[in-house]
Amino acid sequence: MANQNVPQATAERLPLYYRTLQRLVTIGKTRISSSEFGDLLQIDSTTIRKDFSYFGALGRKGYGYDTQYLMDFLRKTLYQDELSKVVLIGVGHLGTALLNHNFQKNNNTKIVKAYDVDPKKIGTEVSGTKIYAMNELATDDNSDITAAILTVPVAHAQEAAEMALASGIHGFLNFSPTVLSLPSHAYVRHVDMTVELQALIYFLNHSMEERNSD
Amino acid sequence: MANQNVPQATAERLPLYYRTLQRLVTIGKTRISSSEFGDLLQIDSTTIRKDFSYFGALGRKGYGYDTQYLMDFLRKTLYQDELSKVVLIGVGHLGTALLNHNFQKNNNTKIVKAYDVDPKKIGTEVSGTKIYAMNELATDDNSDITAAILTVPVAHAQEAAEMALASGIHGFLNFSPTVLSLPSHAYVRHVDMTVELQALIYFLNHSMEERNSD
DNA sequence: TCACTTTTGTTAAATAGTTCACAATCTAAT
DNA sequence: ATTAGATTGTGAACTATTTAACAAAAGTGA
Ligand SMILES: NC(=O)c1ccc[n+]([C@@H]2O[C@H](COP(=O)([O-])OP(=O)(O)OC[C@H]3O[C@@H](n4cnc5c(N)ncnc54)[C@H](O)[C@@H]3O)[C@@H](O)[C@H]2O)c1
Ligand SMILES: NC(=O)c1ccc[n+]([C@@H]2O[C@H](COP(=O)([O-])OP(=O)(O)OC[C@H]3O[C@@H](n4cnc5c(N)ncnc54)[C@H](O)[C@@H]3O)[C@@H](O)[C@H]2O)c1
Repeated sequence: MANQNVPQATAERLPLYYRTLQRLVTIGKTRISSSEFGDLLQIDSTTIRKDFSYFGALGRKGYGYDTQYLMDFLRKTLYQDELSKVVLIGVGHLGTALLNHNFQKNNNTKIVKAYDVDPKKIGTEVSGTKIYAMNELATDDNSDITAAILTVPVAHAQEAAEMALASGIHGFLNFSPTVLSLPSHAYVRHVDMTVELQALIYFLNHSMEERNSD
Repeated sequence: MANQNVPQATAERLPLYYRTLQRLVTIGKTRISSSEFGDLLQIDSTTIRKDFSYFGALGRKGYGYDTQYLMDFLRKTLYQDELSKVVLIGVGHLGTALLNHNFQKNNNTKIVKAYDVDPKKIGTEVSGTKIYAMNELATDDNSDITAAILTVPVAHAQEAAEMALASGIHGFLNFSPTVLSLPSHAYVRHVDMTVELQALIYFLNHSMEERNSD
């Protein structure tokens, strides 16, 4: 259906477009130009027009984009029409925060169950999500699960990912500070907060030095 | 000191290199070649050599890189010699997880205080970090603080960032799902988990479709 | 209806990032 | 010492992404 030649950089901006359009529709804004949208998102308006152009002509010349139409289009493109089921592995500090955070609000995604090794946690619920024993993962059939959120200690991330993969899960959102080594049919996105913090510190110190020396 | 022409993409890989070298040094590995390092990080070895080359000749031909030397070099380059003080704003689910997570472990960064508006939280401590009232932020002098971690509800992220900026903080790690609009002397990095999750779902569904149609 | 303003969609140019290919040079082993 | 092998550092080629420029089309208001 959708064009297969959508650049990676474009695809990664679609969720941001979608979320912003949801907000615009909610506040009753029915149309927006690429330049106003760009100002809002701090993205060049040409980039926005180019991004949309990969999917055909979504706007109208002299008018701009219909927010509702564009939002509906992106909802389908991002598969937000169907509910995506995900599991969470490792119900510690971060995992608990994610379970409490309801991704379902304006995001058709549900954490349907969680896994942990801690006997004190197994069998309990966090915010309505049941916690199962990690060794059940080995025998569970999770082929209806889109992705696993990995919030286990770094030393166990690789083994946890392998178990999830064996149970039929191919997508991973990895919060552990390690590179996962998985076969090519798995797809991993890595949210690495330590890297983000260090990169922030690097750029801050560098821009300061530049300002001082100029 | 360091080359000002380091590409953004290179700079963003440095923390990953640094962390991996810490691990290698810990396990007693004294040398590594760019190709072995690349296999470990799933990065092309040429990219790694190019990255290092922006800082001069850090390796030895026919030998590779000395892990200790390279780690020390990156520690200085990433300003990890000095302790970076940060504050956290919004001690909710995610903020509490971040406070409990000790970034100091192998990361010379400390969350020195937190701010919140909830009277029940103000005055208490989480994992040794004191929580102050948000209105104190207005009068505090935070010019010795490198960055603020923003974990407030999305509706308050912009105002919280502006208050932090007024108190002397120029760096932001924003976890709220909104684009912050700040003057150009501020620097923001955005960790957007909703976007990550939707992007993951998009890429998973797309690679499946491609496999089915080929 | 007409004039003129707005704004898209797109081609082309510019910039950024990655990978190739290989000479230079160091290591290691005998 | 010599040599075979390893591995860096780097121009050049390639690929990806962003930005500029503008014709074409549609909107707006007299
Ligand atoms: N907490 C944060 O704010 C934060 C920030 C950045 C990165 N991280 C990373 O996220 C991961 C989780 O951090 P955390 O602070 O929540 O840790 P945590 O120790 O609080 O929680 C880890 C949880 O995983 C469970 N666990 C341990 N081994 C397991 C296994 N083999 N299989 C399944 N579950 C297992 C534990 O029982 C525990 O509930 C870590 O890799 C950490 O580096 C966390
Ligand atoms: N929890 C998660 O796992 C998660 C995941 C993705 C994104 N986020 C984002 O992170 C942010 C925080 O999420 P959360 O789940 O921790 O929310 P939360 O509601 O648990 O916590 C928010 C905290 O901020 C405080 N607060 C409210 N207004 C404030 C203000 N003006 N100034 C200072 N503090 C204020 C509240 O008292 C509360 O302690 C949200 O923007 C959320 O969208 C959270």
